[in-house]
Amino acid sequence: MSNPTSHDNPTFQTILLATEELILEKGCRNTTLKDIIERTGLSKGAIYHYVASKDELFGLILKSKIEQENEKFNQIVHHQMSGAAHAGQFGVVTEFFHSRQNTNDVGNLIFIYLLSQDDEKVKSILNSIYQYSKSTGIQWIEMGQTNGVIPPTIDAEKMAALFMTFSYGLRVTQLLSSSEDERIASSDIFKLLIQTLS
Amino acid sequence: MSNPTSHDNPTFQTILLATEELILEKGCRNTTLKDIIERTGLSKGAIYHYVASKDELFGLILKSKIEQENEKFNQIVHHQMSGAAHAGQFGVVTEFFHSRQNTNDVGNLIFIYLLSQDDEKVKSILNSIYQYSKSTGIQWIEMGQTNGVIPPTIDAEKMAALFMTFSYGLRVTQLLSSSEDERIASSDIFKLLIQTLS
DNA sequence: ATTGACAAACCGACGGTCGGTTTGTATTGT
DNA sequence: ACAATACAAACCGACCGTCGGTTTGTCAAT
Repeated sequence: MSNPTSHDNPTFQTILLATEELILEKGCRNTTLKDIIERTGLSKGAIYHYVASKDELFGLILKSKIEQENEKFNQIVHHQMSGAAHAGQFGVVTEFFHSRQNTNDVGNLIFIYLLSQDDEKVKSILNSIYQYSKSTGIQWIEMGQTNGVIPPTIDAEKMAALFMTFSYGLRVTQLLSSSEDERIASSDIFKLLIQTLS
Repeated sequence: MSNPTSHDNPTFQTILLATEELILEKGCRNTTLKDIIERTGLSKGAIYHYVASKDELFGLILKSKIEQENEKFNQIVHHQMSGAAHAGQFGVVTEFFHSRQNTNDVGNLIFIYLLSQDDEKVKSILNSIYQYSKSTGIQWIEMGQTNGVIPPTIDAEKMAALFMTFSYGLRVTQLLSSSEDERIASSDIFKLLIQTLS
């Protein structure tokens, strides 16, 4: 189907980078193959040599963005969990969502783009990402419970699902809010959630 | 631009109904003008006589769906607020989200479709819907505060924004979860949110 | 004669396909 | 040691069907 070469192929990286740039400049829907061809200097055939479809290309970028987020999160987790002082109850979770909020816009754009595909295959990919993120969330909630940071009465799975749902909601509201003020406001909202949970 | 006739024009209603059906059957992205033409038996010119663009057509359906939701919600509010017994703290809000969750799938599909447009005009419409829903939410939270159902210490605006964000997140997760079980699970998650808030 | 309500032909742009060409890289014969 | 051969990977660009949208035409009602 695709992936004929290794993923760190320089030409392929050029395509990915150009597409990511274009998405940030023009948005998902307005980024066409012609744009990508012009920016990379490659041909249509070259692009379809590395990728089976435009959707797959966008999907690959989403995947890498999600992985970047998770990596960033893991760093925060390990830093906070090993640290002596805690920012308060749910401090780790707070940091995670804060970092997620300030994440690159590409993630949000492609997230919504893929959601609109109405394609079972794409949705299953998104669903697996959701499941993975949730299972990771469960792990740190349980970690927090063993450390005494989070009350043991809380159902870790449900709480993780709650945070995931809220995280997705934040993605949407951030995409809707254009001004910087509104983004700050959405940050406040999350703080309120943390406060009421603490 | 559009709306040359009254909105209850039978031909126009036929177009709206057929489009809504198709969206439910095939999803937003796979519903083309050709499909709508074939189902209605009309021509392309006829559709563009009533509507300026495909996006406007989809947007009109979204708008009516949102209005249906709000109407349904208002009924619940007035029923609960006037009733003697309350289902508990935030009972009204709980009911609202429950009703919203069981809402027709068309709303979710078009919601995501419009989000993916990267169009400022479309986004401003969605944003105005968000603002309206939030302001309505503020009203019932304040109502609940005067009635003593909701603690007066809560910032009504932030709390309303929190619920809106969560509501949008639910839309996304429901769209991602295909099985019935997962939908029920997302309902549980909301109950957890209510519990922790109470 | 003008206008509203449609039909039908038409347009450019899009994503995707396909046959063909170039480039790189082993493998072989001498 | 060095061509010659073989073959696959990388790449090109003309071509296709379909899409959303536009323009022109028709015809009954006013």
